[in-house]
Amino acid sequence: MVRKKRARPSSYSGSITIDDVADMAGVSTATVSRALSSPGLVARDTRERVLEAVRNTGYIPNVAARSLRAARSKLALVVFPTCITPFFSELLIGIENALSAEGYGLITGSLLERPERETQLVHLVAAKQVDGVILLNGQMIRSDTLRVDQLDVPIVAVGVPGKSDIPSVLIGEREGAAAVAWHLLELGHRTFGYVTGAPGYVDDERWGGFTEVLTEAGIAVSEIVRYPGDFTGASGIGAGLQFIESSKRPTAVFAISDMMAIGFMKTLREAGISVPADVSVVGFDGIEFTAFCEPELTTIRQPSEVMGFEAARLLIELVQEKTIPADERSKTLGTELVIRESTAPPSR
Amino acid sequence: MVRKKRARPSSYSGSITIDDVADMAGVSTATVSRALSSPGLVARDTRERVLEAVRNTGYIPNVAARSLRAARSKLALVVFPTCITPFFSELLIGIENALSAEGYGLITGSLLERPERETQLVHLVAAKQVDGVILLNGQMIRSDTLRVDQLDVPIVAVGVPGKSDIPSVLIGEREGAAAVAWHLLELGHRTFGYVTGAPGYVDDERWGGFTEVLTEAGIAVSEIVRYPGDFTGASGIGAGLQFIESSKRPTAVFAISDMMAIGFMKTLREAGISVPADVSVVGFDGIEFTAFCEPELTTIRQPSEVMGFEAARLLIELVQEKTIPADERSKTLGTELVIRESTAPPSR
DNA sequence: ATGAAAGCGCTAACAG
DNA sequence: CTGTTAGCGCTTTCAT
Repeated sequence: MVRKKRARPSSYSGSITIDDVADMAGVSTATVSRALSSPGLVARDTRERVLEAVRNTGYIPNVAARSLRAARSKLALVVFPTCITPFFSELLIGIENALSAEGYGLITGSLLERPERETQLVHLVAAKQVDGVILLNGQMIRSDTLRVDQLDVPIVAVGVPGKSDIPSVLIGEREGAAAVAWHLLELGHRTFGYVTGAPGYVDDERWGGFTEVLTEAGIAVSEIVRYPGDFTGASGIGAGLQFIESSKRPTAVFAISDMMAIGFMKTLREAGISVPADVSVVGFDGIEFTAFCEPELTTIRQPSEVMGFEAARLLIELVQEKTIPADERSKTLGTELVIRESTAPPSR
Repeated sequence: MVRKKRARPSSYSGSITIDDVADMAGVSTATVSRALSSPGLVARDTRERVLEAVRNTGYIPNVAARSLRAARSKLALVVFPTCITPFFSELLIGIENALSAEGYGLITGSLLERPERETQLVHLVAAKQVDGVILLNGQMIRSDTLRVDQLDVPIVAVGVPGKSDIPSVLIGEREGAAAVAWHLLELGHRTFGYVTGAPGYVDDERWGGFTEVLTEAGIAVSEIVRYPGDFTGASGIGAGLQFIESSKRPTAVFAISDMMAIGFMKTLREAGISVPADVSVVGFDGIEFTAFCEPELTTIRQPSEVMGFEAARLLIELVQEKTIPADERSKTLGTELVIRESTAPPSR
């Protein structure tokens, strides 16, 4: 089959290749390629002729060919946890902002409680379909034979503290949780509850920061009532139920996610227990809805969009120059205690 | 440079190609390719030998090469609206479920209020980087020279009713809004408010279904108080402010998104106006928060995850066999009126 | 049922 | 500064 020599600007349909542009501009394909990728290497007027031809033909480089040849796809994979809360949507916005500014695309993947998804996602990486990975979930993804952190692709984790040496964007988890403890202590609380997250590093850190301050204030850790949770609103409701059924009721409860705090408050409200009059509640994350619920939730705000943005920036640096000084391979951002209506001095 | 002839299973690092597998299995690359893509064309034992070699080498096909050759990427683009509400996260889950089940990956893109993003996204399509597009935003994306709906790539729109002939997954917008009207009428309401969405088809349809029923019930459309909104919680607060400041206060208000309804209720609550005692409020979408706010919101639930799933299924069919009977190119799903605490008979 | 060979569209040496 | 050339890794006729 003979390829047409002149492109038809009227249609975008794929058949316009670099050859067409080269023909029209009267240069070689190499020059076209250079004019597009490394403008500095091409003479001014040649470049303009090429650009003109690009415009006339409606040429758009074929990404597959470029990826194959250049061995990079300009695509990043973002792995979500099973449960996608609004917090992650906000992260995503920051990520996309940074990525798209540098011409990178964004493949998303979540595990969706289907184990084979893990393998699929790792294969995406192994197949060189993506240049880098942003991990939003604590549970490291792995599959039978492949582990994502063993692939030679840059990885950035977000909000997963711990001893891992993966470049990360973190927040001051301990400091945030400590601020909650101080705030509650200042209000005069002496008995505390804590709604846990699904087991993992975040929970450890927040628990650590929370208890450390309380311990210093003379509160016995064993006296803190722990309600099991998994970050979801539903688990917050469960925690609320436990609170109600138990005779041991702390006057202040710290739920380490906003959704849990909101579910918790809802259960208490229905049981006729007033927040903050009877019990103070604090969340963690700072999602939009905390300003809309009743009462408005006191919480620790994470700079979610910034976190996403920084993570993507870090990844791009990693992709481009594989050598980042060890001390710059992680960033820790601060959090902010947002005091609203759900906390008050204890009534007794 | 000489390519290594034997692959090293101990590393995933890219260099294992189809040649390595062919060598190890003692067959040609063509056979390996067939054994993997069209198993039927290869003799049983040959195939097994190939599979064995694949396992031993840890071979993973290079997607770029495959895309280039096969002229398809097994990637779909999902375009989000500027404002990502939890409703869209739910859609995304359904989409990813359907896509990943068929081995398709998922590129996401949103406009992010930056006009040049439009061009970027359209280029993604034009560059053949994706096999299909799912449009979650009403505002058709277009750029100076390219329009996404003119590219020869299958497109599916979700929740964008109207005369467009783009294959779509829709919900019964009119019926849903009509159900709201019936519900309110049945409760005895005779004065109504309506919080609009950003201008577009959804608003037209919902307004149409809502007013049609009210008109039949003898309510003059001109008597319905319209509060401008844009789907966000913030705009719901604005609507609430307008409600409060006006002397003309309907006893029932229909906000066409849950976030607006929630913001609206919050404003009233702060002004000491009780929902539903003083005014009934109904939302639309059925996001998770509606069950957590105070009072729990009466709303129209859209089957978001199913919508996403169906949209992706439709897209896959479109991608695979480009001929779908016209009457199967769109699906309309039903909605459900969820009656909760925010609606009650008017007090007067 | 299998192999040989020809590219898909692009980039990067290497010359000139 | 620009052109020639040689593939990137895979699929797919066309033979056998």
